Amino acid sequence: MDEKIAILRSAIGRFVAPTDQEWDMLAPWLSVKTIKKHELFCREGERADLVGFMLSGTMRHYYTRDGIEKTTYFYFENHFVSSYISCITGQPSQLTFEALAECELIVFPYHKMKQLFKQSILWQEFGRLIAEYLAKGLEERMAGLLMLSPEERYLALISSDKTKILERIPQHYIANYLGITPVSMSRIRNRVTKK
Amino acid sequence: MDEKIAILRSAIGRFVAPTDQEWDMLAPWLSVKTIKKHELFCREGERADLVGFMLSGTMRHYYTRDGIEKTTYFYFENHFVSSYISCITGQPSQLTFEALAECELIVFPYHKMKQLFKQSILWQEFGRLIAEYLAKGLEERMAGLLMLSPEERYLALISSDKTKILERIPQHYIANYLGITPVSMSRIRNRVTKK
DNA sequence: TGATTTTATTATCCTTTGTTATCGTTCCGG
DNA sequence: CCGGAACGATAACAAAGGATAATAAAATCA
Repeated sequence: MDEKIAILRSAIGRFVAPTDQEWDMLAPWLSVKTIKKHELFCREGERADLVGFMLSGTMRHYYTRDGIEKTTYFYFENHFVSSYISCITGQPSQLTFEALAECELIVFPYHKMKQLFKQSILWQEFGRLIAEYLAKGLEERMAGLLMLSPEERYLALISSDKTKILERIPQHYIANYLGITPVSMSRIRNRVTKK
Repeated sequence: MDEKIAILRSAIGRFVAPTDQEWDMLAPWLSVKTIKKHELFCREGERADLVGFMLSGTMRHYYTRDGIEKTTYFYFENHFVSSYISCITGQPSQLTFEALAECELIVFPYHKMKQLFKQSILWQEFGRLIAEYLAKGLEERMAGLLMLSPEERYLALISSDKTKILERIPQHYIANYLGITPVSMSRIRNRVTKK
């Protein structure tokens, strides 16, 4: 347990450097949670109030439209996972989070986090930096969608895949992620490998 | 001047409620700036350090790729405008901001803002809420790009255009914003109005 | 005002993607 | 270990968007 906490602490350290005292404000609310393959971390329509940190496993999140799932993001070990927009707005989540492989998480309730924001400028700063990090990632992703063709997006993904998406995620989910259909992605792969 | 400041203060009030004392931390760094039509607020390749609040006017921002401008956002009176990602990362801006109509802004340097973050939990919270607001908007926009067809995106825009984009922005910029070509957008308009 | 530039529409042609269906293969649960 | 479901590749066809060019309308500005 302690070493799991240590991993989280180091991940938080990428954003802020809490003192022991500040850390003790957070620690009581942490718990470990396991999610089996195909189980859900968060369900569409429900208000989310859980932020997780992935110790291991794989997760995807998807929107549902006309009964069709559109997968738009993947999560791996050592990263935070949450229906963050739902947490911050208090609105029902538009997203469903599903484990693609068994996940071990450290979780804490966002409403407790909000209390920390009020109590401590360090945790308030942490909240800011997390939101900025999120915004930065979304901005980059959106620029790719607006500026690049599907084929270019695929090429960009394979040439910068630090997160092992291609090895660990079924192709039809990746196609969703790139904003194209699985069939089209298969064609692109065919086209690209022949060059 | 004072009434301009009052407008900004009310806009900030949508996020936090500064006391007079907290407000005095910010006020010294505020100034009014005018940008004539076709002039730039921020230039690609330069590190941005300016956050603006639009009192009047219209602005767009665009990426440049192979010498082609891709307009991806518009700004109107009563909203904040900034190459925020560049401000928070300190990296050169990927975006250029151009006034489409003469703009009057209240501006303040982001590096001063960062000092306020350190000094005051209220301003730190303001920073968080701004970033969250940005993330929320980007998330929504990205979901649209991934889930909707160009025609659906156009229809979504015209049916929810609170920002007067359609009336005040040339169509070929809007086409960029929707991720399609101007010609394609013209076809969609034709198709849609016949129904 | 008149000339030039910018903007929007339309037509043509071509490429790409979406859709649907088929066919192996792999994966997984009973 | 077997059988059904999930997955990926491929084919055929339809629909849509991209590229280009021509034209018309509108805005800009000297």
